[in-house]
Formats: sequence, structure tokens, C-alpha cells
Amino acid sequence: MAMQESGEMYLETILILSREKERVRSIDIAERMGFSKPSVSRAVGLLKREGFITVDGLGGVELTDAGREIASDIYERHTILTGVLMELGVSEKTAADDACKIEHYISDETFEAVKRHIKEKTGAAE
Amino acid sequence: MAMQESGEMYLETILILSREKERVRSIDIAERMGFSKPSVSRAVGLLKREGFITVDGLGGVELTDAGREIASDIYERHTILTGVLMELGVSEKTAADDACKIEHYISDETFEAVKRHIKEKTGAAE
DNA sequence: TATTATAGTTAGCTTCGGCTAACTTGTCAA
DNA sequence: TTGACAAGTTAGCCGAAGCTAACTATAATA
Repeated sequence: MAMQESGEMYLETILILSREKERVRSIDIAERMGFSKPSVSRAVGLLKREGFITVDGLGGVELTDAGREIASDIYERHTILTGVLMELGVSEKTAADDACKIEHYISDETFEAVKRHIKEKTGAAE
Repeated sequence: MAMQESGEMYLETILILSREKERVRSIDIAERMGFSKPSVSRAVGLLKREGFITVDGLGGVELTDAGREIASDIYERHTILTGVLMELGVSEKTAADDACKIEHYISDETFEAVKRHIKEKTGAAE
């Protein structure tokens, strides 16, 4: 059942939207991601079936604990990787775009190494 | 026609195999990549159709200039990214595996930034 | 020469994750 | 009350890229 890039992106988007507004609907996800309503409808159905989100009677989408864990994880990767790339001199837009792909593919081991690296550098700078 | 991860992997593999042996056949690619013969047969057909490789009468596969350019580019990304990750303390296996995914997704801008970073560090260490 | 192994192709299946067209449902305003 | 818009679902298409089964063609060997 291992989560794929697509599913991770939906969960991450739901997390971000849920910080911006009370209720997150499929249409909000569709608009944010630039996908069609049917695409989102199916994805939402799958994520619900697999226990990563719940959908209330009014169409409000919410992350379950399992879903939130993945979403937070990916979001953390996103922000940290974007930051690292910008430190290397990459433009904000490109850094975010690239991070958005990389975040789904690197192993925990690599991500931990990146985080360690940041900590060391920050420590050394102080 | 923008080359995708799959196509890039085939080209990179052909480049590597061509450094190891005189003639590169589809079966060699299949064995190296762990794919079935039909999968490779189709991929070879597509890469040929799109002008990235040529196939001689004996089934020898060769990169065209266009194909070689992509293959070399990806291979360079692979080696450099693997090196960077290992410097961060990632194990060789994981570094190579992760590099193998990342190499297809980062922009030129990011890759150039990574290379600059290495150069600076190397310069500073001397 | 006949058999067998190797290499490659063809046909067709599967999953993933987009898409459009068209339908349903619910709310709100004229 | 009716008409219209907004949200969601259903059905079904498409391309990418794997797969197996089965066929073909070539080469080597008994």
C-alpha cells in the first residue's frame, strides 16, 4: 500500500489547506492542485478507503492520524529541502519546485543526514 | 517529447554498459535493469524512434549524440549526487539509490548550485 | 540435418493517475 | 416554485511503463 508521490501530494495539500481555512472541500483541493474535480474525487475516495482521511456529511475532508503523520512528514521535508536549496543559491521558485519532487523520493536516512548537516552548520555559525 | 525518468534510466544504463563491453544488446539492458525482454524491446523501439539510440542489424544498441548527451548528463548527476550524499554521512547503497531518483527530478539550476557548493568546499579544504 | 538455446518481437494485460462529458444533488435567489 | 449555479460523482478515455505468454529467428551443437 506504500504511499506514492500522488497520494503524498494530496495529503500535503490537505494539511496546508486545513491551516488556511476551517473546512477543506474537494473543490479546494482541485483548485489548489490544478486538477479536475473527478481526479480529486477519486483520490479522495482512495485516501479515505485507505484510512488517511475522513470525509464528513458536508464534504469536509480531514486528515486521520495516519494521514496527518504522512502529510507533516512530507511538509517538513518540503520546507527543509527548499531552505537547503535556497542556501545553495537556488531561486525560491526553483527551490520549492525541486523540493516538491525530491521530498517524495529521498530515504529517511538521507533526509536525516540533511537535517544533521543543517544543525551542524547552524551550530558552527553561532 | 520531454524525456522521462524511465527513458533517462535506459540511456544511462546503455552508456554504462557501453563502457563495459563492445556491444550492448537489449538482453544486456534487461539483465542490468531487472526488466523483462518485452519491456526493454519496447523502450528500445521508442528511444530509437525518438532519435536517442540506433540499433544495428545485429541488435547492437548505440547512443546517438542526443542520447549520449542525456545519458552523460544523468550519469554526471548520479555520481555527483551520490558523492554529496555520502559526504553527508549517507551509506553508499542508500546514497546511490536516492541519487538514482533525484537525478531525474532536480532542475539544472539546482544541480549547478550543488556543483558550485562542492567546488567551494573543495577549494576551502585545500 | 535436426534439436536446442538465445535473442527479440507481438499481443495483450495491469496499475497509476491524469482527463472530459454528463449526471446528480443541494442551496439560494428571482 | 422554479431556475441556476456550485459541488461532487460516475463512466469511460488516455498514456506511461511495467508484466506474461507465446511466437519468430538465428546460431550452435549433437
